[in-house]
Amino acid sequence: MDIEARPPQTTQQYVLDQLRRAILTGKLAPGAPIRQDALAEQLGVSRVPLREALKILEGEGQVTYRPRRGYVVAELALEDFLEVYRLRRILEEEAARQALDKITDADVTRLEEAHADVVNAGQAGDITAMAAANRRFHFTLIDAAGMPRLRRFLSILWDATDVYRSLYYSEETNRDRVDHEHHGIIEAVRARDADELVRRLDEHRAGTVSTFRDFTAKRET
Amino acid sequence: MDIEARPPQTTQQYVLDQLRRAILTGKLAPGAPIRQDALAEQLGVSRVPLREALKILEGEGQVTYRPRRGYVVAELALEDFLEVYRLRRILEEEAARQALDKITDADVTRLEEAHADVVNAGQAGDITAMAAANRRFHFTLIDAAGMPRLRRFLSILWDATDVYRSLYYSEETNRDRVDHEHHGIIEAVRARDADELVRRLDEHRAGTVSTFRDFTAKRET
DNA sequence: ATATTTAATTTCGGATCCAATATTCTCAGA
DNA sequence: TCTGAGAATATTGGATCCGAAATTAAATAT
Repeated sequence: MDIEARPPQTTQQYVLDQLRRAILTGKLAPGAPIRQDALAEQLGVSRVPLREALKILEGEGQVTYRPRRGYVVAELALEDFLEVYRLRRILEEEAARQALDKITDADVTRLEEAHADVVNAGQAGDITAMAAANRRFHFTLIDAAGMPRLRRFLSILWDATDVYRSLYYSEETNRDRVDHEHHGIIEAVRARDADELVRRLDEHRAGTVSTFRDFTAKRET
Repeated sequence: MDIEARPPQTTQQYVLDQLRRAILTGKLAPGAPIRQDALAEQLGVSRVPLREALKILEGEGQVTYRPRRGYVVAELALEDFLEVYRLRRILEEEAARQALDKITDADVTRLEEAHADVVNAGQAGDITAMAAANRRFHFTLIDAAGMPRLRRFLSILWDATDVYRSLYYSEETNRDRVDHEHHGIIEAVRARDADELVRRLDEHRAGTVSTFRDFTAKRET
């Protein structure tokens, strides 16, 4: 687990963390305008660090910005969701292939540990912890590729759909499925079988898309 | 040519433009720390819009940031350069394939116009204008794909190596080569031949890498 | 009642100021 | 001459304040 021992070094980092959390939990809903004054006061900071944090989120596409109009929490249409997953498919394939060339036994151990955390959190019903562990799992592989820009792009893509992944995990049948699929991924990594790994990753991603369709369909009504 | 009729809507945009230009022209050299006070005064603005512009550049990887230490213009090692081109290869293939499905005759016309601008600027020896027109050429194709995140990623990757592309164009033989290769690209687009287009684009990219190697080798000494 | 103009209010963008941290410089001691 | 402690300086991060633009509300005319 990540331990947040002391408050972040700078206020902007603190604000950034809080904003991410607020977006993830829906406290800042998609489409909602961000009132800097109110939000800054609520966080107990001035608007300066808030605005710098928002600039970061803008760069990641988490919020949209129009000069003199301010920031709005980004909305994700089905089209956008599909783009994110299409790009993930392409970039994660590259990451997986590069990673297999370089991956160490220590990395594989970390992969297994992260997976164990996913399962434990899942059984405890702690969706947030499960999402965090799941991310560690996948980014252990991505990090092994040793491509910082690729890593950053994937990080942005993951962030964009964080909300819906949590939704996906909230169903128990999906949690079982994740468990099973992670096993397959670990096996493919152990065997250093790139094609198999890519296939497993594709299969693993497929589940989430239908959850998004259901969710937005429900939202429409 | 882009006409900068009136100053940008906001000061941060003005500052952002200036910073990009300064990095591109080497007035802000890689590895050089950015002194906010001095730079802000030089631009005739306060530090607030400067800092917001720097946050954007940080997100794009153009500058690096360490809390309480400030911003430094990013340096590009050979390894980084190769990563950028590897990612461009992957993402531009996707963009090209998607674009061919959707591209209109008007897009093709714009492609030809952009190419004409490249040639004209090249003959006039205006490297900056040539680089701008070249970018318009390639992003006409990328835009046709209609994938905003893909577009943004590619924009970041292009920005990261802008300097070296200008270097590449400064040699006349390279300019001729670009002319010829752009023709091939336009032909492939006209024929809606995706595989051929991807092959042409790969070939087109290949040239720049050696320029980078030469440049850094010279810099080492 | 609706549309349009005008006034009031909200909100944003930027400048200035101050505190906290990093860096540089000075000087004593080994 | 080199090293380390401490002071002086430089630089960043954040708060507050103000002007400008956008939004909302009110008032007038159609």
